[in-house]
Amino acid sequence: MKISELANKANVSVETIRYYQREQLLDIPSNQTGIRQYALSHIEKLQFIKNAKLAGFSIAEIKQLIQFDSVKDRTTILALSEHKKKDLQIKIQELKSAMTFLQSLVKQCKLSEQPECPILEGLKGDC
Amino acid sequence: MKISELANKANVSVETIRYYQREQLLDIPSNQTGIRQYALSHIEKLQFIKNAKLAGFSIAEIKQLIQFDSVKDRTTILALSEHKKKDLQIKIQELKSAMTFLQSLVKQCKLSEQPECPILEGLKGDC
DNA sequence: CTTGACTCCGTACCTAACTACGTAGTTTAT
DNA sequence: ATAAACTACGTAGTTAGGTACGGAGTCAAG
Repeated sequence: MKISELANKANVSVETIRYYQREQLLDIPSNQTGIRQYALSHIEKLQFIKNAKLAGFSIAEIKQLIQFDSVKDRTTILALSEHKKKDLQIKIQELKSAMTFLQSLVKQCKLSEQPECPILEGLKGDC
Repeated sequence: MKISELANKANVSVETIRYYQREQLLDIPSNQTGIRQYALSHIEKLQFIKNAKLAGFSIAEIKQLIQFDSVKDRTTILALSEHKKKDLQIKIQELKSAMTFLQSLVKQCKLSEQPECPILEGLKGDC
């Protein structure tokens, strides 16, 4: 399988594959002829990367996950995952706060009869 | 007020102030002497920027907000805010999905008696 | 046997929101 | 009056996760 076929099957771009190779998330097969050949295992690894991204892991963290041993490093992996959960929780909370704040401004804007925009005015003072 | 005093009072760095000036979020006072003098209005503008950031607006959007007229542009400002609310909602949903996915993996990991880490294994297949 | 499509590789570019650096000028304290 | 501290300004670097480009090599079809 050549790189473009791998890209198609894994539904990522060729450039993304090359980026993952540079970041050492994906091994580079040796090339006898000048054109590198890819195997099923590469599709699987790309699927792993996509899933890990969906779970919120960064490229650097995925690189770690790949290097871990599924049996020996269970506690480490669990700890990393719990930590990532906390990060996600914090980010969700931050966004929710932004939402609440913005929502209150929008609500004021819809109710207010004054000529000045309550959103703009509401952003002026101390919050 | 010199720039470092403004920075202290607004609780941002001097470099950040200069960045906002470059991005035209903050006007640059004319300098008679070579050293620019800042006024209370600059503290207020920085407060506005900080509040708008808290509400989820980007620097580019804040630049727009600043240029709007509080009376004439009410509908535009409201529309922009509603759109931003949707963006926030989408991001929150994405992060919540990541959380849910990760939580299910963590849970499996805690319950499982197998030697292989269910988190790592769970990231392998199709999701 | 040459054209076109693909591949390899290194390097540069992209966005966002800063942050840091270097040089030159200015102000303040001693 | 001179050194330390501060200011102005332009430019470059940072992080994350890619995306794009350009030149050289390779391969299959006609």
